[in-house]
Amino acid sequence: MSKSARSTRRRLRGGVTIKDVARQAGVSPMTVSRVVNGSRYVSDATRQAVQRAVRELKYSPNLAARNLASERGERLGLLYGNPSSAYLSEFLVGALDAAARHGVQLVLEKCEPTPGASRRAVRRLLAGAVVGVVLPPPLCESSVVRAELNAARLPVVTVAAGRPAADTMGVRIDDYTAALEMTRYLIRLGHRRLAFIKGHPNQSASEERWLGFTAALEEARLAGQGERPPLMEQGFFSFRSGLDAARKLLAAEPPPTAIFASNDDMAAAVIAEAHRRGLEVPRDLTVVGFDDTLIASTIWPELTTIQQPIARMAAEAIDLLVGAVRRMRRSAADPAQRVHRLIPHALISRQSAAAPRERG
Amino acid sequence: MSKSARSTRRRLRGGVTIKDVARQAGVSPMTVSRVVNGSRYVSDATRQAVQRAVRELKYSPNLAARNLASERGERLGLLYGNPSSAYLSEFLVGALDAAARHGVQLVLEKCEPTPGASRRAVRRLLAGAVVGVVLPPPLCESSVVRAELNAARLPVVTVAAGRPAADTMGVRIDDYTAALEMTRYLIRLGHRRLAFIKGHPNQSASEERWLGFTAALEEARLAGQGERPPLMEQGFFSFRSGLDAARKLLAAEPPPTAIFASNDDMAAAVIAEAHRRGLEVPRDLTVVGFDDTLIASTIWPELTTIQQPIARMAAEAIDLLVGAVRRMRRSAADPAQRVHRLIPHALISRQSAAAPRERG
DNA sequence: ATCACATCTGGGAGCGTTACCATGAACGCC
DNA sequence: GGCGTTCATGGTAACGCTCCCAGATGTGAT
Repeated sequence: MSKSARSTRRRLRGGVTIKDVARQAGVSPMTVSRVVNGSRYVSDATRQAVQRAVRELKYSPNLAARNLASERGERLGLLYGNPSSAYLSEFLVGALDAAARHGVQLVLEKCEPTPGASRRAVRRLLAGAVVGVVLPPPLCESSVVRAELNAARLPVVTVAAGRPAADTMGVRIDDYTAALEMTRYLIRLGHRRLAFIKGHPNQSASEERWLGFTAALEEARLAGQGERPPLMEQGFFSFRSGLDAARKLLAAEPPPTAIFASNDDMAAAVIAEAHRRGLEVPRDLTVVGFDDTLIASTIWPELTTIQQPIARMAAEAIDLLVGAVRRMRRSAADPAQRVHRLIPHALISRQSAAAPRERG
Repeated sequence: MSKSARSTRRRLRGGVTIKDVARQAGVSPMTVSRVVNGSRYVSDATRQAVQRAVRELKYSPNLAARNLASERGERLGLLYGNPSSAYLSEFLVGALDAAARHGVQLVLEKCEPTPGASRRAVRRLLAGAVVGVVLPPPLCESSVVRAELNAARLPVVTVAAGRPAADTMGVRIDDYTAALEMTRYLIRLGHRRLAFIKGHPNQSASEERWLGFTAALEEARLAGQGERPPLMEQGFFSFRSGLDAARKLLAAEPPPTAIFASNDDMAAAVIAEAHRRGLEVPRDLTVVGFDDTLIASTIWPELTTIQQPIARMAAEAIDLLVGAVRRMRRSAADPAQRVHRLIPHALISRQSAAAPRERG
């Protein structure tokens, strides 16, 4: 009686188990496991028999059981700040993909940029029993968050911080070089009077981009000729701040023929302001951005910009984190493994940049 | 020897198990499980003792074990189409949150809008052993995808389809009423000459919004007065199509004092085009959108628009799906449970709408 | 007192997989 | 020809939790 009740319970599951496959293929469950997990130490004949059985029965391994047995399936935290960041969507796609590959769970936590909120968000993650945390921008720069996480001895990966932090792992692009290349590109187009809109001052990527810009100017002997500094305005990565900066820059005499904004939102704002003043882009003004977020290809003309492979960076971050977690389990090592990965960027040429009409 | 090796393996896990808590609290593991899972049938005294032990040991249940034992932890698929949709980010946040709550895994699959690609994407999901699928727009309207999923007898939830489909569950807002309310709002502001930009013709939400718009006009006796149809242009939800539509609408004589675009991207395009013509928004032209996506609050002036609680809708979709999956396991029922949920929308008033300067 | 019933707790099996041996066969190598 | 080595496979015991029962106790109706 009790026996049959048990078997009823089992049969409720639609699932084909590893044992069913083993029986069908005439081998032991262990061998099936080896085949499924791609171990060597299985003869070709056996492997093929198992694979056929898998196909015939449409077997697919039970994730929970696998995680339990192999002590995987941990939770990783993703602490995100500014939800209006167009980063998030692509970031999540990459992160989820990598998480699924490793069989780990991803736990999101939103966090306002105040110290109190940061602390609380980290506590919530800890309560959620995460074993590692990914920090996309702008939280990757928050010393409060980082301190809190270090105190909990959790491995942390920052993404897209302009400069590597010593106490975390990191994935980023070379902001300096990217800005340098973009500026060179503008100069090669023939622009001589270039302007720059800086990004938010407390993100280190902003400074890197600015340095890349000035380096290219100096290289071309377009700056530092004694008299005046290059045309520059401080922005804060928001559309609104881009609008303000554009107004000032376009009022300069003579106005720049090209404006390099530190991100796409500000570049879009420059285009909006230019249109408002009756300027055609790129005929009368070249505008370029940085990041290649959604808005870059939404607006018209589409933005020439620097592409960060955000999804890939997110995936790499998860990879790094999983590696660190497994390593720590084996050897109780320090969470701060100074691993940093530099991901290649790309200059995406669209319609917002062209040669100036008259040499400026 | 073998014994100590085993215990070594166990101790590698940092984890506190349910047994540790049980010992500490002086009860059985079963009772701890009940407390943790919020069962009644636990006395208050016991409950508190257990809770204290949980806190002291920082116990957190092992997800994999829990999923295995309770036959949860299934994979749900999320098939997304247009990755440039600003929907995705918010959608994923809501979906992930709900997925974590139910302890299910979320598997993403991207899919181009061609029949072949759709078919392949569905196959990939099936190969990934998902037991249910969420379809955000625009895939929720794809008959190919729906047919393929129905053939696999998978429960499906569509999100934000304008009209409920008979063969799936659905979560949506009332597009018709939302458009009606927005139009009434414009009329109440004093606008008499209104124009509309339709959305993509093969999404049923587009038609619903258009119907809501015309209904409000008729209600106010601003349309159907015999002579001419209301000012309208066909758009395709893209910025570019909004630009084209705006050009035509603003060339009308007399031009409209308010333009209602079927989504935010097109509304943003209308603003861009208006600025280009030297029109101030909202002084010279009122522009409103629909969806309240990222761009609505990015641009300047910020858009008055209809807010869809996307994250909440995604979460509801996951809830529905999990419910259906569990139900099917118990009774092998039909996957097409005609459950449809209507989520409340909201009119978000920002800076892009105002009373017209002169009564139009 | 007896019985039905709800409340509370524990024992033991089982979820599906992989880790850790053990075993046997084949293959050199001195 | 014995002896290590690598390869190929299987048996068994976990992994940590929840489900299904079975008691145990209390409560009110008969």
